[in-house]
Amino acid sequence: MPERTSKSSGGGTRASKARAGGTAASRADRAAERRAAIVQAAMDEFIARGFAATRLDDIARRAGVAKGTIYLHFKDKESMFEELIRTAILPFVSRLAAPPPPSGSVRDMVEVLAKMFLQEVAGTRRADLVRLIIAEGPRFPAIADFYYREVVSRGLAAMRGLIQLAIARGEIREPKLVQFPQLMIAPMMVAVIWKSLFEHHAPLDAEAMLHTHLDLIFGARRPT
Amino acid sequence: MPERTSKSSGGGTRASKARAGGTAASRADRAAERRAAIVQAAMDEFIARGFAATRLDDIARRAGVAKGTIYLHFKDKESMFEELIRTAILPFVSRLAAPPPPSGSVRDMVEVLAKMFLQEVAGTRRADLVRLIIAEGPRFPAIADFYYREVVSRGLAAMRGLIQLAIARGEIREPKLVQFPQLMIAPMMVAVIWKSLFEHHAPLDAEAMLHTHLDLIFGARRPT
Amino acid sequence: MPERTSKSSGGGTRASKARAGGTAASRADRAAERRAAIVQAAMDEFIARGFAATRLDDIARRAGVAKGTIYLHFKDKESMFEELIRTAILPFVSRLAAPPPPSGSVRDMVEVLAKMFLQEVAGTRRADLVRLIIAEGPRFPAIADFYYREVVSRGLAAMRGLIQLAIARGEIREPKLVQFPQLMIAPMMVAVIWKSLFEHHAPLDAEAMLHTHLDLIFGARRPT
Amino acid sequence: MPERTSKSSGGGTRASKARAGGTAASRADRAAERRAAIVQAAMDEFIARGFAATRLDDIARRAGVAKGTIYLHFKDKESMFEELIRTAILPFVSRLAAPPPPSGSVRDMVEVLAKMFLQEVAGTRRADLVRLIIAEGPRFPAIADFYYREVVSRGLAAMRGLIQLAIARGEIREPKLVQFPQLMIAPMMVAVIWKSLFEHHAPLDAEAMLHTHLDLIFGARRPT
DNA sequence: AATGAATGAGGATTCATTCAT
DNA sequence: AATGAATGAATCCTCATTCAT
Repeated sequence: MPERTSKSSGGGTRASKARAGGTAASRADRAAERRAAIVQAAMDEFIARGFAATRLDDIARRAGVAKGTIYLHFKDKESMFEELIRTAILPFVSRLAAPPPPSGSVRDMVEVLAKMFLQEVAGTRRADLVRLIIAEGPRFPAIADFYYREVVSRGLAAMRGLIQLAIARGEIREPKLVQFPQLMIAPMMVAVIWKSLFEHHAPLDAEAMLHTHLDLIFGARRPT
Repeated sequence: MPERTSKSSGGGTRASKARAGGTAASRADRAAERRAAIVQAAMDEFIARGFAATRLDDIARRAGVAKGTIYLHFKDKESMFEELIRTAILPFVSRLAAPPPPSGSVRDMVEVLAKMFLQEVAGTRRADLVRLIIAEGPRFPAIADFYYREVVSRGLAAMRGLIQLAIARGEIREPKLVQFPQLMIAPMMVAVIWKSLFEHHAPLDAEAMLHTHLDLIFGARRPT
Repeated sequence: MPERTSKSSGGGTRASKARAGGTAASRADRAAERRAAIVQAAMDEFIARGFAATRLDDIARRAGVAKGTIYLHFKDKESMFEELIRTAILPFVSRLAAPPPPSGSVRDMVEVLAKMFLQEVAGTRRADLVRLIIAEGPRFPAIADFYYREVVSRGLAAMRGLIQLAIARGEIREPKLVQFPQLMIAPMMVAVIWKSLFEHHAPLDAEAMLHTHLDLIFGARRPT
Repeated sequence: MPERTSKSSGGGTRASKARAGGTAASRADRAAERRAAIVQAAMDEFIARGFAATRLDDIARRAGVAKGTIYLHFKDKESMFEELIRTAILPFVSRLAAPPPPSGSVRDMVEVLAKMFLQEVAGTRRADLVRLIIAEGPRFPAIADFYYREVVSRGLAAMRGLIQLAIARGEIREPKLVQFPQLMIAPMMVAVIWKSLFEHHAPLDAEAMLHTHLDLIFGARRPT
């Protein structure tokens, strides 16, 4: 949360000079709160309207700050957007970097991961974040690059590792799958997009779909 | 083809009177050409910048017409956008309605369809059209609705039919697949998005991925 | 009706050359009809919206001609407006120039005139014409000038003549009235404006008001 | 007085907090000044050109503010116009509501009122305001309504009261005048319109006309 | 640090006028 | 003579950004 990015460096120092003791740090704290509120509001607005159609006015109002305040934290609309997306993506990066869940079968490991993804992304505001990245990617190469580097490539690499393991263990028979870890993830992408666009046309049981998908890859479970 | 939609009414009638022979129809023809130029230019700009960031000025310049001319063909930016998307989607609708290719195995039929899709969508400007729909869908429910109704639901229905046939013939073993025709299509979606966003990071051999995917579903071909 | 003003001079000549005999003059006739239609339509629109807010498109549509046709008859919007107003005012000019109704008492003469005015102006579209002149006068000095010269000054002169006659005959006692013929006309102006603006708030019996007004000037009639 | 109407909300609150002493209120004051400048400039432009032909650009330039500033005070051109007219009319409303001048004869009372009106309206910019209302009334029913309700109906009611009093006192003999208080006011209307349109054709001595008019109604003064 | 009034470039839309047919 | 598609200047309005307080 702290990663103060754009401007706003020495502020705290000066504040501490001015006050000396007591309710110290409250200035900096309040600034951090404000920043968080802006980030939150901006994310909501960007998701709801896209980059170009989002008005800083609306962000400010939603965040409960004045328009000018935004410029104390971000250089301009564009860099706010880029920074925002990055900030929102980061939690996932750390999740991906986390130690793999030491489950029994690879299928179980994949299933746990995928369910977590579905629960925490599909059907939540984060699904729209993915949509936002897809939507604005071409106009914000920096974001597409970041997303590819930090999320996609890592995610696929991790998935490829699991596939290799599964093949080694005999859980997966199709060896070519190693070259296309995207196949493992494809249904999740579809689920995310579906929830964003078509859920009210026809609800999708993403988890059931996931199971079917895993059955295709790992072979159907034998109901002992 | 000109499906004159918004404004610009009469003209045609009178023009047809005027014709009768020779290089006739030139008036109406040129109008149709201009319209086509606008449509083309608008599609390019919308794909490149999204709805909100696209300037009618740029569309006009690119189409080689004056700004006002656009308004002879479209009511406003918004309806131009919606109409454009619809127009661009229509060819697919007719394709989907076309008689299914009477191939031997279902797998072959699916493979032919999928390759056609990859060739004509993934890697072409049409991939960006799909991206555009994903991007602007929530802000243009009419478009999302249209797309769902005309393309998604029909495509899935067709796919479901093929799956049922394949199951009946024993080509597919997993019966639950009938409930999730999306699984059949998921890799294509991923390919389309990938080409739009990440192709220059890491090229994707969509056809090879497709084969692998089909092997998972239909079982790997036995190299006799 | 013929007073072809702006352009369109030799048209008839050329037409007669082209045809020779038969349904001759039909071209010119049709042109005259069109012109009349345009004049009529333009007057309606100008009255309804004022000069600036009136669109030539609407005039053309209402007149049933193409927009370009208007320019065959008028140089531009402005001169069309000026010419129109003039044309519409002319009938009044001739009326004012007409021999005064040879009635018995001056009061009767004034009353006849005033009633005619009320019937033919107040409560009709012509009332709005007066309003239009009041409204656009300052921006079209040519029109204000014309109106003053042709209608106001003449009307006041005529009225002054009647007042003098009435004073000479002893029908009117107040000699200063000669200097303010406007006083004779004032209630009519008020009636015209009232009908245009406030009639639906509170209907005004203009004729009864007129009688009261004349009673003030000529003395109440003795109901013998 | 600033009756902040359309947009521009909060600000004031915070400003008052900030003040406390000295050259305080400067922020809010300057805003009020700007608003006044805009109102003044807008009134001038609207009077000079009418609603449709007035450009916000010109208003801004004349007021010495940027175009956007106008929109901090008014929602759009139309509501600016309506609000402006209302604001300009209000002083009259309060005047009309003021206690009637307790003069001797009713004639004197009417004369005082009428002279005041002539001095403060006819011949001033306010005459053009009346003209503007006549001109734009039909296109701005809200304005016509307001004007009728606040000015016309009240003014006529007041006049009717005076007429009744005069009749009771025997100053006026014509009893029907009670039904047409408009007759009392008609010359003033004519004077106002005359000043706007024809003053440079033929100057009008409105006061002398008024006297003549009052002589007609109250009977000529006997030059003792 | 925070505010929000002010700015003015920018963009959608309209409409008088032209001109090839 | 008549048409109406095409033009593009003109105009309203928005909104990112600045800056005095």
